[in-house]
Amino acid sequence: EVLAPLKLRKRQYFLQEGERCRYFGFIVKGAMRQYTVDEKGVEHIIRLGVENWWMGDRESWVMNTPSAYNIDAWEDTEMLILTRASALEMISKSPAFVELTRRLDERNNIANQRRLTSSISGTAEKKYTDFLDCYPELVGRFPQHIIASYLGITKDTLSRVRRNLMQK
Amino acid sequence: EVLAPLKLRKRQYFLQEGERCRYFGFIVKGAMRQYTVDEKGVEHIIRLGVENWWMGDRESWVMNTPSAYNIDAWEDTEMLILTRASALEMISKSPAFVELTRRLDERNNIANQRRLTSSISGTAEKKYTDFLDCYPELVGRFPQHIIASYLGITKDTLSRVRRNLMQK
DNA sequence: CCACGACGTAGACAAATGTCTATTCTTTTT
DNA sequence: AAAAAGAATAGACATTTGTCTACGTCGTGG
Repeated sequence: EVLAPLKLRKRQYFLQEGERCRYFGFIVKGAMRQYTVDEKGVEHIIRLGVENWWMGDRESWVMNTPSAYNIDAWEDTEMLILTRASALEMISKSPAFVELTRRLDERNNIANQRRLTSSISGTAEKKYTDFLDCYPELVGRFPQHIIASYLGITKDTLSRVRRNLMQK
Repeated sequence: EVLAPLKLRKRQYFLQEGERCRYFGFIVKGAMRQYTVDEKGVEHIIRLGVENWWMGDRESWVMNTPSAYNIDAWEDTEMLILTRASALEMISKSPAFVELTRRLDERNNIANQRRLTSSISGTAEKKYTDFLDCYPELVGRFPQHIIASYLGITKDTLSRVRRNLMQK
């Protein structure tokens, strides 16, 4: 009824740039990424997700505008998806649902704040060690060039950072 | 009752690192900044605010933990402040308040997402032009070294970027 | 009015990061 | 099993950005 199951295979899109984001999806099993592609064809990962995380483009979902992002599956993934209409209906009918989403938003805000702080404050090494502290569950699920992109550095720089960390 | 007025003079703290954030404040008039200070004593601006913006450390406020941030007034500022207790009371009593905060959180999330995307995707010049597009109301309210810090670059680099932009 | 501090700019140099190519090792596909 | 693609690393080199010092302007407080 409210949540519908959806299976995606590796590399399959959940959302493509230019589409409107009609669903928010909860990852039951699998791993996903959200990213933009610049003029040169380079992907910039802005979000990664694994089990128990929600994926979707909030801006497109809320404003009903074309999305600037792509979201696809990095592993075969099982989701539960929620439409905007269902969400608004739930919001109007269920105080518990409102409370739930409020907490999710709060957590999301806090996580974004932390990431932003790390992103503007430090060196590549700092960003990587912050990432290891903060998201150990993501390490190993994605290859290094994906994580590098998530951190806003190149895979070569990440490789150097790791080499330096080894020697300590 | 719910919102209490508070006046701050330039350089006066609204929140200091280590304190718990007991209030969220709405800026009626003035300009403020939120920042960390690293081991070397360098300030890293993570948020700026002017009229009609809310200021506070969400993580400390929600979790009731010591804050990692400082918030102070950059101009003489008038605020309306809200305690966590009042907010929770309002949340339990007023659906309209819940709806209001939900929308604020949504917008906040969207803004953070955009800033993050800009922060990891581009050069110093791109970050600055994105900033000009996105927050024209902040330009002129803060000196360049503050804006540079907000963008995660040095004042020298920002000065170079501006010089290059002039010549086009 | 003067002195001082804050601010912006500039240039020289250093350090960090990006770019590119090559190599090796997996993993996947056929 | 062979071939192809993906992933990680390395080194050489280019570019960007940071660091430091100096200088000029401006506004503010004494």
